[in-house]
Amino acid sequence: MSHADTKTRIMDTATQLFARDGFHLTSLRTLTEQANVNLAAVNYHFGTKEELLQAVISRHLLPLNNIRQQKIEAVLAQAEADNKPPVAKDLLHAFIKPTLDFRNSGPGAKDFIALIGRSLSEPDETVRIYFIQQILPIFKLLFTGLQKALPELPANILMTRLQFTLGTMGHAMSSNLRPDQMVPGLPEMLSADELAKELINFVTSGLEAP
Amino acid sequence: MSHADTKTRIMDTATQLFARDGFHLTSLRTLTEQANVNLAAVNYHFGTKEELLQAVISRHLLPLNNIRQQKIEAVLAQAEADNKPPVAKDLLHAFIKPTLDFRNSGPGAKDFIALIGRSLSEPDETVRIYFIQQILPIFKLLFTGLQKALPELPANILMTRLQFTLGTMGHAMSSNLRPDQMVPGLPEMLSADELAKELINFVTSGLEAP
DNA sequence: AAAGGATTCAAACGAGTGTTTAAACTAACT
DNA sequence: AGTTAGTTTAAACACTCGTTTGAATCCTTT
Repeated sequence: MSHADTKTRIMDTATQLFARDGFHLTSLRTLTEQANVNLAAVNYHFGTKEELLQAVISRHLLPLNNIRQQKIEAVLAQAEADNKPPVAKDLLHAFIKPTLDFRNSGPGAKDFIALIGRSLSEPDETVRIYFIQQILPIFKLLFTGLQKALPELPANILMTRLQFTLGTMGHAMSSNLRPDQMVPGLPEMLSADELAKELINFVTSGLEAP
Repeated sequence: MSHADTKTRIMDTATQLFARDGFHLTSLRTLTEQANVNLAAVNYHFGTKEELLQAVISRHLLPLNNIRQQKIEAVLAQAEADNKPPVAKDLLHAFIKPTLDFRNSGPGAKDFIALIGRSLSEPDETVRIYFIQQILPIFKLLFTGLQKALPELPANILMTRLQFTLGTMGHAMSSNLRPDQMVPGLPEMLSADELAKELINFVTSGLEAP
């Protein structure tokens, strides 16, 4: 087991356990045991447990945010070229779809997206602030874009609805590994593909509400 | 300080700290110190920390759910009397409004609603399952009511959108004590009163999306 | 005023936490 | 083959956690 293998195995296991049990409820002893590495390996390779979390988040969130930024800017550039305001649904699609696409790129990706979804509502500042700090530029870009798409909507109402949107996204992305929400007598939820379409529909309608 | 005073002071402080920091990140030493009671008082009056959590949730959630149930059943009964299907927005209003009304009934109530909002996305089963167990009957009632209101919507799509609705509510109710979401250059969110109207608007439009 | 049950208190218990240490091991390069 | 840098390992450290204990205190009832 080489250097990279150990680091990768730690990060993969950390993604899975942080998503399922949360950051603080995951002990380094449980984590390193499941990853088949020595207890001290986390501190050796990452410094502290918190730095491991930051590494886990950054590994996939940075490229994901780059894709989101490109897609949003593409929508805005196209609207500018057409001399028309951008369409809200296109902007939301550019913001949401890359996340759901990444989620379908593998089982580890699913864990990561669940972790990201949970980060928004994380009580501990350690997790939440680090996540918000990374997504803030994209959020601002999306906000100003939506202001052009919905110029008649007051800024603070748009802001509120955008917060609702984030809450909906976070809940949808993190609620996949919850067996306790499948209740007898109630229908199951949709598949991952249908979920993407429904999520975008839902928040678009919400944002454009009268 | 009598028996009831100690129990109440523990529950009030627990509500505040569980909402702000989460269940597991709140230590009994911090809690009892802030409540000005002895460390052993929690175990004496409630048995365990987990039973304290259940007492804190039940104290306000049971009456709140009773109100919700009455309001939803009133909407359904009125629709039946008029020989018309119920209106989705009325059902959502009956489900959401009591929560936001209770939130405005005092500072402790605000903490409690934040705790409830966070319960949905709690990683730990201890918190989440106990909360879901209490809200499930109301959820089922709301679901069957909405099926009558939106008969053309497939059951699993309605279920998905209802999950989105819960995610939006939980996020909106728990994001009030987050200073880190106020960002320079972005407008602040709405006041509590306006928030209620916007939340109902948002999820109604989302549920009725084409 | 005395008795007795309820409550509060300081102290300790055992288990679990993240982190550090120093020795053992591995692999590559001179 | 020997040296060196990088990595793994077992053990220990210092600390916090929820809970328990038994004595001290309070309050009500007789």
